[in-house]
Amino acid sequence: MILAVAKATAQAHGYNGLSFRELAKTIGVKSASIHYHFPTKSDLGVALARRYWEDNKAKLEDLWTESKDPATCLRNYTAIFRKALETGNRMCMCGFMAAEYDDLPDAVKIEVQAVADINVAWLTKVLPSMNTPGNAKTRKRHARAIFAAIGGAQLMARSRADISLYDEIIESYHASGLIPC
Amino acid sequence: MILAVAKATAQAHGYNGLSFRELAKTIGVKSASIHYHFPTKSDLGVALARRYWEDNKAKLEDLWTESKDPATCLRNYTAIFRKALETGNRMCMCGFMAAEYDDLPDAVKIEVQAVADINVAWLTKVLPSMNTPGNAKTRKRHARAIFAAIGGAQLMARSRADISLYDEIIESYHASGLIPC
DNA sequence: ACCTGAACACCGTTCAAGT
DNA sequence: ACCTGAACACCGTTCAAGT
Repeated sequence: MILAVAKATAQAHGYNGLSFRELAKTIGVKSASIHYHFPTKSDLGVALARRYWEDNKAKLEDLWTESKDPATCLRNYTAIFRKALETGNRMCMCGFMAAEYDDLPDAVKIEVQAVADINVAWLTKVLPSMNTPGNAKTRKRHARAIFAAIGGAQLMARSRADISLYDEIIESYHASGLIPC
Repeated sequence: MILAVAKATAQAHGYNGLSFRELAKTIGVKSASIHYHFPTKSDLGVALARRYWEDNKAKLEDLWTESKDPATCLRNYTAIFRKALETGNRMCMCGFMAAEYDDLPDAVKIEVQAVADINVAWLTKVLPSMNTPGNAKTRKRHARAIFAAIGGAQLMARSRADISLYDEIIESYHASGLIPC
């Protein structure tokens, strides 16, 4: 229950926006009780980020089993980031991770980096079945570029609270060839 | 002096990472004195963001007068974002803006959005001299896509504190055609 | 096993009081 | 005109004390 409430807050307000007192109030308990389950904020952050990438990983595996057509996969993929914006203008954890980089405990950093790793690995798996030339290394580079660009699109759309901006930028990525059709 | 110290802190820790007490300590004064010059944190944030986009605008105008060759302009442009990473792993203000969106006072949001507007306008100006097809509207879309993608690259590189990651992603943008050569 | 109240050093903010 | 000390309600954290 703590993790469920904390996840929603973190995706909307970031790590610094997470407050033990606020969390406790929402659940109907005292802040000291939260500390019983998660001794420090770092512990909470680690558990949170881990659950986040576990969910994310499962979701990506679903997409892959659902359809192995690369074009469909990529469309469904960008839709995941869109969904976060739809649901209360939320963001991928990697975005906060970067913004609050200096404030994050090392243990939290590691877990949030796992999110990026999983996404890049999945994209690398999806890409080769397309007309992507080159070896495994250039494919991974391409996958990283796509992930970074989609993150940037989500970031920009969120900062304007304008989801149509996200759609437009993604279409530009397709048109320019960054995201193959 | 307050703005100079605050700018460095904000680019590294974000808006939430800005502390009146910490700021005062660095300058050698009490936190209440900072409030004399900037009554609220919102006032400080507005002044900070305004100075940021003013500097940014001047820098972009320099690039344009220096060389009107689009390829040179774009290379120099991506170098600006690289420079921030080099200098203490800092980030463009737009990144924090998005991450801390819900926490920002409206007045601050407006000033930080001006940063994005200036960058997109500049890119739109630089692009048409290339082999970019289409009308003004598609050029602006392309400019937005480039800005969002570069922001994403900066974000990802910062979250790993790995500047070579930034270089690789930018090269991928060039290779895929998102950033025309 | 789980929760609580009270304390601590932090935060932005306010304000009367100093020079 | 500029600075300060003290107060307020917030924050994460700790701990002795409760059931």
